[in-house]
Order: sequence, then C-alpha cells, then structure tokens
Amino acid sequence: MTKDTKAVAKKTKAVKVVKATKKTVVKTKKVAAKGRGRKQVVKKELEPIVLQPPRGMKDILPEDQPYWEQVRRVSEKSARDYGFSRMDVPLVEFSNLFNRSIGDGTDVVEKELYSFVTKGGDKVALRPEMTAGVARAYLQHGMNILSKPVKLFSTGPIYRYDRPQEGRQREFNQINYEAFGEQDPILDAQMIQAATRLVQSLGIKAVQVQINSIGCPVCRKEYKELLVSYLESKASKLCVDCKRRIEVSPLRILDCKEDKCSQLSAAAPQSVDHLCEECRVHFKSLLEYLDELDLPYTINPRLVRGLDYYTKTVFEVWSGSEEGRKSALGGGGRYDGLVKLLGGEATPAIGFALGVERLIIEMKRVQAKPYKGPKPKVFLAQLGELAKKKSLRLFSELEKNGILVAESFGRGSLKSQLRVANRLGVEMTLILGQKEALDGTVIIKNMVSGEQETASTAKLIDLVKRKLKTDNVVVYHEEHTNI
RNA sequence: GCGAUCAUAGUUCAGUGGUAGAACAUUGGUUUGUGGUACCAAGUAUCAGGGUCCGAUUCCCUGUGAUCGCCCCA
Repeated sequence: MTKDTKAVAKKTKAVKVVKATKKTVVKTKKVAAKGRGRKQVVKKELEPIVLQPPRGMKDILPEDQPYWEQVRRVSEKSARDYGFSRMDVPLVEFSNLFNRSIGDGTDVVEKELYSFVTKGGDKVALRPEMTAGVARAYLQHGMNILSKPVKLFSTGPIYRYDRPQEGRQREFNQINYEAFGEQDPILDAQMIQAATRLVQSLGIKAVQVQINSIGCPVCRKEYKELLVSYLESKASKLCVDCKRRIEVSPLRILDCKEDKCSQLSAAAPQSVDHLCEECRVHFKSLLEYLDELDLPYTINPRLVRGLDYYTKTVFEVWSGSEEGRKSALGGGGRYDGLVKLLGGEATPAIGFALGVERLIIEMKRVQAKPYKGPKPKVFLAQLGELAKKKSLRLFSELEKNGILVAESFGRGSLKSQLRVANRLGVEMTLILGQKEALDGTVIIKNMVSGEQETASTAKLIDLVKRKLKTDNVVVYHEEHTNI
C-alpha cells in the first residue's frame, strides 16, 4: 500500500450487522450446491439490521460533545451580543417553499432535496437550509410589525442529499443568523463581523472573508447578458460542463476550477463593474465600513453562491490564511427580494450560516479548546450489603447539596472502586463500609495525601463542602493530570 | 450524479488459500476493607451477498460504507 491509500484506509469503516438478529432470522443449511457442501442462505424472513445509519449521517459521540458544547455556548453568546433572538422552525416544510425561494434550477433544490409525500398527501421536504423557513415564519407571525431590523438566530440539522466527503454530510448542522427589514449596508458589515467574530471566538483565528456583489435583479440581468455574450465568443475554449452552463447558469462558470475556464473567467466582465448606481453605492459603503472595522477581506469577483434569492452582497468565511487546506466554514448574503417573493411586503434582509461540523473539524485542526464541564471531585465507595443500601441515599444527599459525586455502585471490591476513583482524578473518596454503616459514620480519604479521617454522617455534608473549598489548590502526581 | 482508492477486535495496526496476532483501551485478579507502577488472566474482529476452489478472511464479481477528486456547498 502506498502512503496515500493507507491514509485513506485508516479512516475506513466497515458495515456491521447485528449477528444475533441475523442468526435468529436467517436459516442456513448445507445444500448440495453443485455437489459441494457450501453453506447457503436459504431464507430471509427479515432484513438484518445494519449497524450503521444511512449514508451521510453521523453519530455525535460523547467524546466529541465538548466541541459541540463549545460551539453552542459561543454561538448563543454571540447571538445575544449582537441582538439576535432565538427562533426555531420545523425541519420539514412544504417543498414549494424551497422551490420558490432557493430556486428550481439550483443544485440544492434540483438534486439534493430530501422530499417526500406524507400520508396525508402533502408534498414536503427536509430543510436544505434555514433561511426559507425563517422567512416563512417571519411572515406567518406578522413579525414585520416589530422594530427593525428583526434579528433571528437559529441552529439545528440541515439535510442535503449529496455525496459525502470530509466536512460534507447529508445531515449536518448550521448556525444561522437572519436580519429582516434593514437595507443599510452597515448591517452587511455587521453581519460579516458577527460571522468572523463567532468563528474566531471558537479559537479559529486564521479566517478570511471573501465578498462580492452580484447586484439586484435589474443590473444582474444586464450583467448576465454581457457575460453570456463574452462566453459565447470564447465557448470553444471552455470545458464541457461550462459549455452547457452558458445557457443554464452562466454565473457558475466563474466558479469552475478547470484551468482553461478560470483563465477565461479571469478576463471576463465582472459583476462588480456592472452594478447599477444603487448597488454600486451599497457595495462601496460596505467596503468602507469593513475598512473601518479593520476586518480584512478579499473581493472575489468570482464568488457567486448557489441560491437564487441572493442579491447585492454575498460573502463566505474561509478557514486558513495562506494556501493549503481551505474550507468554507460558512457563507451568506443579502436577499432583498425573498420576503416579497413569498408574499410579504418588500423587505430587505441579510443572513448567513455556518456549518457546525466544519467548525469542529477546524477547531480540532488548530487545536482549539473544547468546553470542559465540571468534573466530580468526590467519589463515593461502598462495601457490603448494608453500606450499599445506604450509599444510594448518601449520594442523593450530596447531590442535593450541589456536590458532584462519582460512584461505581456496581463494583464490589473496594480496590476496584478506588481504581475508578483514581482514574477520575477526584480529590477525595468517601468510603462507606459495613462498620461505618452500623456506626453512622463515613471515612473521608484524601486522594492526594492518602490521609483518612472518620466523620459522622450528620456532619459529612458540611465537612465535605469545607474541604472542597479549602483544598482548592491540589498538586496531583503527573499520572493524575491526564485523566 | 461521475471517477478513483480502501474495508481485520472498542481504537491503531499486523498476518495467512487450511477460520487470525500485537499494542492501547475494557473487565477481573495478585490472601477476599484501600488507588496511581508492576505482574497474571479474560472477552471482543476478518463489512454483506454471490462465485472460483477439496477448502476463502485472503482470489473474482456485486452491494454497502468510508476517504479523495469532479460537482456543489456548510
């Protein structure tokens, strides 16, 4: 195996099947198949259960939860700081909400939508992004009467039927910010700032912002015509896909990574040069605000984005400073026409989304700190029948008093319980044995010094509390620190 | 949706045409009431289905999944 294939194989996971189920369900017997007694599956009454979720779906294991918790905390704080209220919308919406808003011809809708018909006959789909649902709810609940801008924060799973790769799943999570009712470009700048601040607060310092303006429907139409006529004149030099795209979505050609296409698009007319007066001024002042913020950005005339509702400002947030691995952590833009399209009054709006899984991949890559919750500092060990019975009550007394206690009630020997206590790195272990249970006492063992003392159950809680306060400074042995 | 590579214990990896080993992790123990080291022991795996073969985990095909590239995006 080469290095590369090894690296790939490393990450590979096999499909597993519940064996017990298979045994009870599948009957095998020797069959004289072609005269050779091979085992053959004769009958399957039930499908065996595959120990894996469907493609592109992933479990979030306990060991990863500290990262998720960190993302939750940072994003909720950021939402508060920037004045966004939490808003949760359903995972499922009527399909045509997405068709109309995101656009029928887009990949997200055309190829990647998880759509199905309910038992009642409704055509619905799992949300492939949040904006459409939030905009729908904004209208449904008459939130247009609220003081503008109406800032809404959402987070949750998103579904796209796409081919999985690293950082790309069919079920993934987004952090989503939307602001309705403000057209001032200062809001664009603030949204971009909020997005980068959030990413950086997670410990991902090296980020770059790419921005572009794709204009409003009016100037975009003119620009599109210009672009198409340019591309048609050079069509012979484009790749196969892009020749097709001239008709369907000429803007996407600017994204093409084929050498010949990117060379052509470098010389192609750029949308920023063909904005109408309003869009041009909007973009110009946005850039001025960003300069004022000392927020580094790159104008990327080839940044297009795949959803139809975007107007004027579009942007993406990328990880990594120089070359090397870069990935889009999130993106967004203005969608001044969406609310009207859905049947509301014309309402300028802007939003962005960050991909949680991608943020976490990046956090791990740059060794950003995950969130670590409080660890128990007390372990409760029990020995003998009577003590075991009493220990349950004692545990709950400690818990009621706000003392975080670890235990291993299922274990019998004191030795194995102390081993667990040690591994958890607790400061003290409370030992309740047969003798103590009869006397109404408990042994308090200091896990650092090994010293022990006996205390009466009545005074135990106060004693433990006092000890936890005073023994704050504890020097562990080296072996203790890594737990 | 297209192309490529890969698939062995919980994890990281060995290995073989005659049903598999290690390390780490887990659990138990080293005179049954005292932890970190050491020692001993145990359990757990060839992704699924079919084919070739006396015999397949190993070779072939298909499926599934993962990874990478295209596409797209978060």
